[in-house]
Amino acid sequence: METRRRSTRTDARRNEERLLAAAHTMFTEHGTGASLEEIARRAGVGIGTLYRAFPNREALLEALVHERFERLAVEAEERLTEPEPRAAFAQWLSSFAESSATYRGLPASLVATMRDPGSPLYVACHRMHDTGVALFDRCRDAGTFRGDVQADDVLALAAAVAWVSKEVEGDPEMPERLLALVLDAATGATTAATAARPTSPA
Amino acid sequence: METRRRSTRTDARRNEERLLAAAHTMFTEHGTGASLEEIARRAGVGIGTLYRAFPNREALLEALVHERFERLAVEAEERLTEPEPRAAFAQWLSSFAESSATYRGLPASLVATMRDPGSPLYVACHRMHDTGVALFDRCRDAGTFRGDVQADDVLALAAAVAWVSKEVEGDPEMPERLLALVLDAATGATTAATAARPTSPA
DNA sequence: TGCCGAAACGGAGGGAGCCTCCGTACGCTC
DNA sequence: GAGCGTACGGAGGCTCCCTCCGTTTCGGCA
Repeated sequence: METRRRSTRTDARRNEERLLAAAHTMFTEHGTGASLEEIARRAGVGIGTLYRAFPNREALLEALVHERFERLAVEAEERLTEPEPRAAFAQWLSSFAESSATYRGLPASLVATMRDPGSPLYVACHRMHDTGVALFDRCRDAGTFRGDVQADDVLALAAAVAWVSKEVEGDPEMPERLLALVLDAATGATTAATAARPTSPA
Repeated sequence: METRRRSTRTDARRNEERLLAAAHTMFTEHGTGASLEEIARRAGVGIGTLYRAFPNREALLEALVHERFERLAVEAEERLTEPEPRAAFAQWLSSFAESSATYRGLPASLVATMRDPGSPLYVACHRMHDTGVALFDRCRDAGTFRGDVQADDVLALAAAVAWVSKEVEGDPEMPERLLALVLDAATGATTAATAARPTSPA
């Protein structure tokens, strides 16, 4: 195992870290459309430096979320062996929605990524997608889900939930509630939540 | 009834129409973020003219969709007397989602509008929202819907469906399918569609 | 330690978009 | 057909995107 080609200069590495930190802050505050010049400014770095490290906005975003989506794929694979298919899928879907809502604007990027093989996140996203679908199919095979619901539709709804939650803001429980609704729709039966408020008390 | 103050010059009116037409085309092609300068160019009008007629992008958008959302409120009110509460709500929700998806980017504007009393669409949106909720409550009172589902959650999901459909594009039936799923979730029971593909044939 | 080449830096600058301001043109009314 | 006032249009100031290239700095080697 040679450690040759370790040519990355220390200042370069330091700047990259600063850029990532600044980008995370800015994306969190202003969404994925935040000003890249402002990010460079906050990182105490010239704009040219930002563009050498990350050739475009997408690359920067990718550097920030790549690992997270890799983990999501791994999580899905692990959950494939859990005893309760529905719970396994439900929990994974919740992770998926949460990750998708990391930044305002991220759900849209993810949708675009799925259709663009040139995107740096393309592979990770598809791996995650495929394992998510496997998790879903397991539920359907077990008879937990309706037979007429498509996995992609449920994933699309989860992404949509991530979007609307981020867009509305100010209701931290909204994602859970909406996701529960989506899952109930896929199941074709109401779950625990239903008992809470009966249709009419009298 | 005096027709005084009809001072609007004919060239002004003509330009306004051209601007609206150009804006509709551009918003349709590029979403609500389309270049206003390009819109002025296509309308054969100076940028200053655009800004006098519509002080900002939101005003332009509002001029294009206002009537549509007014009609949505009226539609909801009319449907309040229909015999089948669920069908009435379902059909209205479908109209709502369709209108929300007029342009890419519109769902986000609508969500923002609901929170901004200064927005020109604020009143129309809230009227539409309130009548939509009334339509929903009628279903719940009739026992057609689960008691624990909030009207706002269902409306949020419909907006989310409009968003994801517009974002994904290339699947014209997606909105219907997702909306049907959302409605099933609210109902707490599967509908007609369920029979199509049984869980497992053997 | 000091030298030197490669690697990295940073910002000027061109292009596009947003929006304002104001000198000019033109439609309307009399 | 003259004059008033409405409406026009685009220059210009600002921000942002992204590229290009002269300058600086790191770090391996003597």
